[in-house]
Amino acid sequence: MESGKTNLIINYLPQTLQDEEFNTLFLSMGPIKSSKIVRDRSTGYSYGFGFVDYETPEDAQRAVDTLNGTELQNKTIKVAFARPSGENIKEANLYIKNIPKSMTRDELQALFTEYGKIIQVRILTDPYGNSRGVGFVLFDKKEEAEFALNSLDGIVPKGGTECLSVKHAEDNKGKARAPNQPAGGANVRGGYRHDRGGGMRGGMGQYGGRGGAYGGNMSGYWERPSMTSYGPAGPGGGYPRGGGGPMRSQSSRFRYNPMSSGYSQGQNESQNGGSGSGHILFVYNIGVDAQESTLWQLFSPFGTIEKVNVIRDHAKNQCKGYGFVTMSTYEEAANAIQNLNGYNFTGGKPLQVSFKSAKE
DNA sequence: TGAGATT
Repeated sequence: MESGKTNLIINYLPQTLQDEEFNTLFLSMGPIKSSKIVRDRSTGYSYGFGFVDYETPEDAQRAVDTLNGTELQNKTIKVAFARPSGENIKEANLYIKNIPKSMTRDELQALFTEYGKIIQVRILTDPYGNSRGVGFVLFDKKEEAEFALNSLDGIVPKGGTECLSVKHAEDNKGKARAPNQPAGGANVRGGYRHDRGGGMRGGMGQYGGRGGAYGGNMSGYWERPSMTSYGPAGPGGGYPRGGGGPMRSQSSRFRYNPMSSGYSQGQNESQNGGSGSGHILFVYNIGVDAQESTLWQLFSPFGTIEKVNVIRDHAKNQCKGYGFVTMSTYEEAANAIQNLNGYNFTGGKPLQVSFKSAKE
């Protein structure tokens, strides 16, 4: 697969993150060929990482630039280009024991670095943040890991009294299961997860271009024809109208009982923005530098985001200070209002978050 | 005995 410039690996995903949320977050950067949270086949348990393959290298790069470091629930996700897959990158992970308690992650990395390209180093800690003396070193290649194992297993590191133990990390995949997530539970909600690739990947990628619906849902992959509005690099900068109103009257009416600015749940959906069943929130005082990812970071802790929309002055190439966030359910939207309205996140004016009224 | 970086 020569998708090296478009294929991303996403690490440190929250355990409960759904495929739909995952897909929607990355779709905000542009059209994607496929996205997937890697899960145990039988239990649906998320391994905490996933892949997103964009149609263009530019969108992939932008996703790395803007979504890496995004906080989702209790995690800070990592977004990076995926290495091309192959046998040589498997079994490249080492499990280290008897690491001196005083040794830092950087020192451990320094010890291993001469044996190859290191992808990741981790020292496990107790709840107080103290080293437990065990950790992992992941190399780029199997041979490099082998070299390090043969060279370092049994040595006494500086500052230590015990022999370092270096072994191949065991693969515990398949045993894992989240405590509150029985097999077939919430992870498979919505039916977006399918095992077995279907062997049709050669047929992917013909999606009719930007601005159109992408057809062709593949087994195990996400596809969402209704989502055609992207961020700045999207088709024609396709923001719905929506400017014009709220700027003029940024007075008390937005601060005043945000739960009731002309909104009644379950009714007037068409008034409230048209498409679908989402609940649209108006978000003001997000600052001129706000990005789609800014809204994602703010709102994703409170539920499933269907869409974010930052309103920009395209002449000045900056945000007009407000945007919209569509959440899946009324409860999530209401919860976001309760938690975010009045939140001072820019250091400037506090956020004003309310249900989008008919006027806006 | 140990998290979650290769579908």
